[in-house]
Amino acid sequence: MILSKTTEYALSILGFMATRNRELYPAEYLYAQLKIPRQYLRRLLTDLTKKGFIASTRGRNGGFVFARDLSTINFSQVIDAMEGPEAMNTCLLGFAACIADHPCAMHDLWLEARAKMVETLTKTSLADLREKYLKDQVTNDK
Amino acid sequence: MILSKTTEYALSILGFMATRNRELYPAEYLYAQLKIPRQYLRRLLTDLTKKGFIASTRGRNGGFVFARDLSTINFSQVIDAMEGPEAMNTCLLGFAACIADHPCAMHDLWLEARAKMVETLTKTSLADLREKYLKDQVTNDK
DNA sequence: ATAATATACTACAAAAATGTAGCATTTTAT
DNA sequence: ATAAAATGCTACATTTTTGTAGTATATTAT
Ligand code: SF4
Ligand code: SF4
Repeated sequence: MILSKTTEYALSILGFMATRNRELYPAEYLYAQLKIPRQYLRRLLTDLTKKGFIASTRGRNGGFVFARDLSTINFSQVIDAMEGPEAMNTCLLGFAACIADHPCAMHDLWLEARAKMVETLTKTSLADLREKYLKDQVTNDK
Repeated sequence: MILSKTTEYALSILGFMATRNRELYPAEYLYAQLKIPRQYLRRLLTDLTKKGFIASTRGRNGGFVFARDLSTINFSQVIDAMEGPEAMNTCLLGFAACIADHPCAMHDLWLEARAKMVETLTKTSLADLREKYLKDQVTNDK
């Protein structure tokens, strides 16, 4: 499963916004592009605003903009904000305490594999995403 | 999130059984040890039986035993059986198709990180778990 | 035979996650 | 001023996941 649908949506929204050239992204525009259920999308946009990834302006000509530089937002931050910081930090076997209070055979391997995943998610920023995206686009256009 | 509670339970049950020296594990015994909600645990035991990991015998002196050798059961198999084979194989951003139909910056890194995790889960069998567990136990007892 | 101790099954209940509807508020073009 | 176009908010609906209760069935010790 890895991530909840809600978190995937959040990444989807930010990932999409990061790879376009608009300044402003109204909810309705994002809905047309992403097909995330309308009202749910709106709620998520407000969430992402409260969490400081994007900023909103109301009224006519309103919409959403990134609240900070793309290079300061990485995937791990978004996941942590959506799922809580401990989501990627749980025991594989679902034990509160380890079996008989000592690490099982999986522990080191599991920690290592998970750490690698978290590292990947941490070191990739939305700026990286955008850069790679634009580069590929040029290549594809040839 | 990574895994559903149900899958964690399943791993918990099998992991526990694999590291003890009993032949037979009645549901009530597992309940006493694992504290997974009673009826839910029973349902999961029946599921795991139907999925061929364990076998049941009914009636007095009944209970559950492993249906096959511990070395033939790995974590990935259990996860696949519980969550469906595609659970660990989804797009990070939750896109059905990639943004604008071409891989994003995350793709290669994400695939690699996830592959590492899946590899770890595949190469570790319940026999490995047991072996490591018993070895540690000796060490701890000194 | 009977009682005790198991699992199997079915139907329901509660909680959490996801999705929907509608109105309130803000801003700006006209 | 007013209408249009946008976000904010609240309450509810649906679906999925997790948990519960109770009964049926099987096996065995006595
Ligand atoms: S040692 Fe095993 S049981 Fe303990 S937290 Fe790590 S994976 Fe879970
Ligand atoms: S390339 Fe990016 S959007 Fe496409 S499947 Fe991979 S992670 Fe998802």
